[in-house]
Amino acid sequence: MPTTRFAPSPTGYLHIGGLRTALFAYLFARKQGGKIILRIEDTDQKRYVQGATENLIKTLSWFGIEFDEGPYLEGEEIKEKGENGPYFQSKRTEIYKEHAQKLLDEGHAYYCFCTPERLQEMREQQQKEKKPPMYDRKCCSLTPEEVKSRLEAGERAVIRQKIPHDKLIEFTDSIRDEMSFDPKTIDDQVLIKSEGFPTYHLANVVDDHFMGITHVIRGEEWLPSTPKHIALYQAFGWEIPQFAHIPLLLNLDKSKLSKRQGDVAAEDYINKGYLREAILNFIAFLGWNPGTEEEFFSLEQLIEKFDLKRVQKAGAIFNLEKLDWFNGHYLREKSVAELADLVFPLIDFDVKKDDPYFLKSVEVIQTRLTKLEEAPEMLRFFFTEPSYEEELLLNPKMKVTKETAKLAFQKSIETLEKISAEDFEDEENLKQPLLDLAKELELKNGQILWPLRVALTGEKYSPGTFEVLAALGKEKSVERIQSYLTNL
RNA sequence: GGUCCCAUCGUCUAGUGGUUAGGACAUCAGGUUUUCAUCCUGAAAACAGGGGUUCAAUUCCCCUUGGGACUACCA
Repeated sequence: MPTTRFAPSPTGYLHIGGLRTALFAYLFARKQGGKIILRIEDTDQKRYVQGATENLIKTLSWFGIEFDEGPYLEGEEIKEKGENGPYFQSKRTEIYKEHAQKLLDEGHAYYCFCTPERLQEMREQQQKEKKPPMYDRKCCSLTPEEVKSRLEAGERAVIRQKIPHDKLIEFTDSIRDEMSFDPKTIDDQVLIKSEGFPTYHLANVVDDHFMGITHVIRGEEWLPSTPKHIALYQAFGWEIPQFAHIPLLLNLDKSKLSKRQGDVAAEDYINKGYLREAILNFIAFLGWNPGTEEEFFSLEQLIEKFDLKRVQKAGAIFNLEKLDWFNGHYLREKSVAELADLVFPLIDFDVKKDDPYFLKSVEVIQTRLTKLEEAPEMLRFFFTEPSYEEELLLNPKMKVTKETAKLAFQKSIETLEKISAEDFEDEENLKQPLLDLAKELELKNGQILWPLRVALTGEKYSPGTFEVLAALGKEKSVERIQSYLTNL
């Protein structure tokens, strides 16, 4: 069965690029009828962040990315499911040590006693000589006796992989096809750190093997270390999984997407009020497309259409403009009730969730929303009285002067008063009377409608006069116009 | 510096040995009887350069250029 995995390290939040990798792996697994495993790569205790794993799980599941095996949340408690656990690398140190020993025994690895200082110096020297910085294999030639005695003396040591230099390392990447590397350019990677923890390279290969991973779908940044992993599989005599290195997400300047140049945490986008369907659709299309001109895809539809063969080779700039557009689209697809549910938690003024007036106000702003976070500001005028602003009111472009405004206010109050409160709720009943009024007064529509809109909303930009009138209702509308009139 | 990867409108991309090089976002213009937005219509906008191969290259090959990743006892 095709089995893949998402293996983040718990550094605090879910990187948006990580989310896309997870999505692609998930889509692949579901499409193939295979499995996807969540594994936590927490072998670097220096980078341990409290609550990061919980956060990772929550965020992934918010997006609807579900795992067949691995850690999950039951209430606030982290549990694990599946037969190939544990799924935290920190709980698997014995397995790694055991396998490192195997490598040692079979001559595929060696102890290294070099100090960080020596390593540093060596690299600096190599840089100076314009040589590639690589471990010089000093400790590779130590005799077993020497190793034994230094170990027994308690000297700090790491275990290094011994890359066989005699044959080319080749593999076929699902996205990039044939890849080959000259082994002499590949560094003898540290496998076990001096404190006994494995590095990514060892843990990753060992886990992928024992967890039955058939397809490794990961970011392109791993491409250069893949030959090290291949060498490890070969040293163990294990079957090599299929690799698929997906292109990077880029900053505007084409560098790897980073914190410095904007938000990189998936949570940031959730908090800004991007919808899950918009984020998913957007990131799926960064580096992949179905080959048709359709552009809106639900998670289900993505699963149906996804194919690694159609994943792009080049990196994709993470361009928010398109995300905004997707988000606007999905926002407009929501029912008013759904949208109200999403907006309600963000409201900082006094509103009742099921108040018809609130629902109405949400309906009015729906086509104007691109992100949920904008909703409270857009909604505010419905719930707080606008203040008088002469500068906004007297719009030269609309040919609104004090005189026309005064006239517009007086006469429209009269006109509106004639409409029943019930009829008032349908904007269709409002249009004709006000338009007729304009004609009667020999004013342009804008000379009536602009001042009214300003009096009603107090905003430079807002929904249309009729919409607002109907939404506010007769009483509030007339009251607001009246109050503006008294200011003139 | 070394290894590796990549290269179609500003951006995300489709595409083929012979196409008016298609779509979407963004931009601009117009329309939808007030602003903003939605919606509709239209415009502008790309095959990095140089060599080959070929009757024919955007497409295949090579080089150059440009960009990027990696180069830790991080992942």
